Amino acid sequence: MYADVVFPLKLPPLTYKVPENAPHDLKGRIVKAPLMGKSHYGVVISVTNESTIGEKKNINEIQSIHPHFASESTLSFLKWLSDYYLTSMGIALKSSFFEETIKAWVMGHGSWVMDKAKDKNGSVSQSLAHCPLPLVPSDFYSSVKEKKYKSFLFHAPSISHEYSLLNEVLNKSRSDMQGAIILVPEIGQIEGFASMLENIFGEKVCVLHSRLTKKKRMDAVMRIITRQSDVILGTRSAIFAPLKNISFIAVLNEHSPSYKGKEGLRYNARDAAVMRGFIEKSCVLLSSVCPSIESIYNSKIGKYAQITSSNESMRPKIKIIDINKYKEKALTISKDVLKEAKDIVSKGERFLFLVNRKGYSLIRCKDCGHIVQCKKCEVPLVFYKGRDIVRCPYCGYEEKVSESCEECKGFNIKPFGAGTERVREELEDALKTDALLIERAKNAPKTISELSPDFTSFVIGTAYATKKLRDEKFDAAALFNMDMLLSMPDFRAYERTFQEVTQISQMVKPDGTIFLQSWNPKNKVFRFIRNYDFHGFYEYELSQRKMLDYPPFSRIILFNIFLKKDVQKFLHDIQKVIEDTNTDGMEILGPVEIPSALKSYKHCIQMLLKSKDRKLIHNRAKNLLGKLEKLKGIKININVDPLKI
DNA sequence: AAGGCTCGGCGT
DNA sequence: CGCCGAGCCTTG
Repeated sequence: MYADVVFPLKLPPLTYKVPENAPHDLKGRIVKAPLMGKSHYGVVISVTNESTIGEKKNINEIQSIHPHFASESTLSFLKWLSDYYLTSMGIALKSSFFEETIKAWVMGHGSWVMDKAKDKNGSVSQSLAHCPLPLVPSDFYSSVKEKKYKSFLFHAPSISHEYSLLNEVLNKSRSDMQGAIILVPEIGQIEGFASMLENIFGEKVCVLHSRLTKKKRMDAVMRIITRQSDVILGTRSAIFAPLKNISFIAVLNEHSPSYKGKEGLRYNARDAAVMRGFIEKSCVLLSSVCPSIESIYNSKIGKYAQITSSNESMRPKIKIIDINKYKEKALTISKDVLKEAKDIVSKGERFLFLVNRKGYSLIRCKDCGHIVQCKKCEVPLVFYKGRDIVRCPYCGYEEKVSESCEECKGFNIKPFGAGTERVREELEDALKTDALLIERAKNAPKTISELSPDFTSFVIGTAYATKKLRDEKFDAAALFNMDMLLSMPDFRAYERTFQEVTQISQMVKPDGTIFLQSWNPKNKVFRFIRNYDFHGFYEYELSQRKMLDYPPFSRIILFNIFLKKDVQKFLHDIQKVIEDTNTDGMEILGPVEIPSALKSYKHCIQMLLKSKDRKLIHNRAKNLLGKLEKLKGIKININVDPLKI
């Protein structure tokens, strides 16, 4: 008898001899087996009578056999992850808290320690406005109770609705619930949900995210394995919680780009949640105030059932400000916004200014239009007025502001565009009052009142501020540099913009106002945004995606190939590999050289595969990857379903 | 992951 | 010409 064993390494499954006295149910068990002279822990994924690699080789024997790690469904999930994200099962196992499990087990000297009561960190119970809840279809509860797979998409009118619906369905199906995973995109959102879950499930709740210390993570894994905890609340990695028997999975804020893994296994936790739910036969709830185009599409084609809300909640008014009419004035903040700002101060209310750039501004030559850039990173340098320097937001390179334009040698170089500092300067000049700048800092306080004890009307920040101040309510908000958002070289730029404005509308009181400043106010997207016309936007966006053959009408896999030298030679080699590979039914864009994001590799070659057929593109990509991996001196990074191109 | 091995840079 | 270290290759 032979067993295929997966180790938490970038390795394919390896075959070992099964010892005579081995138990019958070897599949899914933890085993210790020799590898490169040392013994390593791994998981048995299959048992066969005959070796697939022939008798000639000396096949090592499994050294010791331990408890089960993976059920049949865990193994299917690992297999799906490695197939779908084009990586080894070992890497999928590594992401699945396998090493924590082993450590917990070794530390318990061969058993899992039933440990002490969980440390309680006095959770704040969230005061919540009562929301009229949508009708939850009856098959939702039967899906939980009878363990039948079904996915639901809830397009929530507000964050409170999203929160209340989860609270409602958990309360109603608590007695039928066997195990649950609740995902939120950001670590900062965990706290608020922890109190709700603890109210319902008490000690059974356990938190799991990447910033837990090693020990705390191990404790959490131990609690999950021993089933002291079976309600797991966490960020994207929590979808891999080693929990057996799951009857419910929730993905809150399902549209969030944070669900996409950035390194190692580049999974999308929302998609993985749906697949895990399918494999484990559980109920999956996706919810968002602004769902992704893909998820809405999936609900329209019947893949997900819709939960619709009849009551539209009141939302702040959105005003699009055409800043072309203020051309002659060099101010960033328009007259309309300033007027409102004055009003807000006089009423003792609060105004949020969101600027998607730190520092003061960029530097541009008024004569030739040249923008000062970082030589290495090819991104604009940011001007910090106080220190009179420009700084690269990417690599940190700094230099004094030069007197003349490096392109045309003219002397007409001026600050261009707006950063947080410039907005603050203009505000303080115009209204003679202080403005509070929210900046990233260690141990930064969570609320405005903690941040500044004296009341300030004006709060200025970047996207970071929207995360930090998620639960604050403002009377007005203004967004600058809207055009930058809209002109991102990414097919999801409009979708992102719509989502961002929707998200920010949640931070403004329903009778408040949101100002969007744009050079291009006629952009079609603004018409939809202004009226919160999600449906209209969806139809428009879908028609664009269809025309250009983008997701959800096609599948995309991005190859990034990193190398140190000989770019031309590699471009040639890669081209040759492509020519020798079957590419029928698939479109290949590139290969082209792009700036490298890695320190130790100077160059990066990018290639994009696109196809209507999911199976086909995966097979072709796997094939291509196999051939490319034979080339030397390179590092390949594969991104299946990339969010940004 | 980690030990063995190859290759290339550099110093004598 | 030889030594040393970085990075590649292999693992059942």
